Amino acid sequence: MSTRFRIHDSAILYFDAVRSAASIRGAARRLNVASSAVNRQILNLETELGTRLFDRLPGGLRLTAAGEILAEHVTTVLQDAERTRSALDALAGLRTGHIEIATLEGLCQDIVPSAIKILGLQGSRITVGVDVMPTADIPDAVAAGNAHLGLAFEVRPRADLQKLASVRLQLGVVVLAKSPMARQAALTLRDCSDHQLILPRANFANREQLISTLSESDVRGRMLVDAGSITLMKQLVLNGVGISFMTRIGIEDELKTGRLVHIPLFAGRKPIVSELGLYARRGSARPIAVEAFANILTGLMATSEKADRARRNTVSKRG
Amino acid sequence: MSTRFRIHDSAILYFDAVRSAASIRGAARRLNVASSAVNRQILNLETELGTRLFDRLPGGLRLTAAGEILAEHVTTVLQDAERTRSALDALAGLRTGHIEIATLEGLCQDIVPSAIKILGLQGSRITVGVDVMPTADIPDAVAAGNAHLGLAFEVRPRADLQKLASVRLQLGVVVLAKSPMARQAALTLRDCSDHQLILPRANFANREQLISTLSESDVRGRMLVDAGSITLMKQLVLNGVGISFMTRIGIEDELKTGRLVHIPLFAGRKPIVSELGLYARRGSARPIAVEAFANILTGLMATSEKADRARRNTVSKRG
DNA sequence: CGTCGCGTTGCCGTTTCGGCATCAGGCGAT
DNA sequence: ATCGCCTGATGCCGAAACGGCAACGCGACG
Repeated sequence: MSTRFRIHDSAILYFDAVRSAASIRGAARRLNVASSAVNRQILNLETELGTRLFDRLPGGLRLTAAGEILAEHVTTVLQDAERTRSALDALAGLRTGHIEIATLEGLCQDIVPSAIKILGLQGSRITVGVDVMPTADIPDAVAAGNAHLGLAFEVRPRADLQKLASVRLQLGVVVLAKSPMARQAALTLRDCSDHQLILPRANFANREQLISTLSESDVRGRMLVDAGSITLMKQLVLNGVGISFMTRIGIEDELKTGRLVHIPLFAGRKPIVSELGLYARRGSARPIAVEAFANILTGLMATSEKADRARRNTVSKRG
Repeated sequence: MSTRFRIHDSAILYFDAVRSAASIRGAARRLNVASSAVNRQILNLETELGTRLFDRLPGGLRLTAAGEILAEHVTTVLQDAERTRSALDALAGLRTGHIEIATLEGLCQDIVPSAIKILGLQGSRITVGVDVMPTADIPDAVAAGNAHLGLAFEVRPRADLQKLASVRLQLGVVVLAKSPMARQAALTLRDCSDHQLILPRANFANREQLISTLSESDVRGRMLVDAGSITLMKQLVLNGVGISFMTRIGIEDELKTGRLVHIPLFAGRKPIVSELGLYARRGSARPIAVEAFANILTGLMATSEKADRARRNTVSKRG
């Protein structure tokens, strides 16, 4: 997670690098030092603490139980060091820091870039890193300290994660504007029987929500594409290949220009909603830049939800 | 706060020592190193961070605003290091650690020693330090990291403190068992007009509670001793010098043996109660030994409150 | 005015650290 | 089995950092 200030002993920096690289030589490459130096620091740590911190297995290292304990400490220390660094810079009148966020591809369409734009990087020393990964990996990335923030759908509560904000967004059917279905105000899954389905892949959170209401037999034969990308799903719909299920996240532009239509999906009388949440590591205070970015994201999420609710209301009126 | 394991750079240890000693040479003496070594580390830190951390004023050093920020980080790191240390020891099957508690003299009569006894130090490597100080200093000691736990009356809520437990205890009049007042079930301050008063000194939290219900004119002329010690107050009552006001804390033995009587004090129909709270530094996780000790204290506090309530109930029945 | 304690700085021996070359061992392809 | 390649570990040596000693400048106090 970029450069930190050198208040702390190199041993804990090396330890952290070895942990995340799962390899001494790999960590040494990333740190631009000789592997022997890294190795020695790890060995010193182990003798000082009187415990093995890593299991040496062919092809790399893996944390022992004691290593896990130390890793948590080191992560806490380094994150707090980063926060302290930006606090000191803020005292000197500078806006500095680095924000690392783990999120989904679809959120890079509108919310995340808008937030970065609002943050106003020009003239500051703030840098932003965006890591796109599958839903399931996002909580781990945040908990391990590889990202300050995680933005994802349907994250299960975890003791080591803190939910900073969340909104509930409507799942719906996405069709071409010229499609006859586009005139409907609301749909159930049964209404889609004549169409080819483009479903999110298993590593998408919304997949499970759809499957739970849709029986497997319904899907079989009619599922055309098992898409691992929101962009892919969107493009397939745009090309008339089929219809898809998603929230309005990731297709904001196409909805605005009217090329696509998002029709709320119902299971009986209840709308199917998906929870978009913003998460951080529990317990550790966040650098001011990260806090500011989180606030911006929270605001944008609320705006999205408001737009979603408005949409749902007009639907109710019509239906 | 005793020895820590040397995972971390000596610079932050030196910084912490200088901060608490408010002096470089003083810190050097405590650390058993040359003052020049300490000085150099501080200067290095300042150049690395690009800010002055201490104001050099004749007679010692004082933290600057930047120094305060770094101090908070260092305190967090060192406390978490200590917790990690004990967690690693626990993993190795050892019970180790150090518990530093800041409290009042009166609580050393029964609750604190009972808790230490229950902790069962024999056979373990756990050590306990008890620091007795005025009520007002206890929150600061905990917030600054000089003590893990603080046990005191009527602590005002602070953002950097966390209340782990609290009980409300009855304030009352303490008289000799042979005194005619001893037969009363409840008293108001007016009932005490014929007696010489032994009041807690201004640095005791309960003083303010009494003064707020007692007008200054009531006190003047009848106050005999302005006592800065619970033991002193107790002994004065035992010697027939006057009557005193306090909770049942600190005179448990004398109440049990029947030499003294504690009569609940009322302001009108409302009993006057004082809140005894157990506090820790906000945000930082506590070492397991500290956590265990805090739990024991919490239990004892609850027991005290239960006894106090029972006493109050019997009073209500009689009155 | 001298003295005392303070933080600071130059000098120097010791310790620590990092880079290089090397060794021993596991894995996979040949 | 061999060979190549990767891994972590270990001597060796120059460089950098650290700590101890002595001395300096400065302000406070008597």
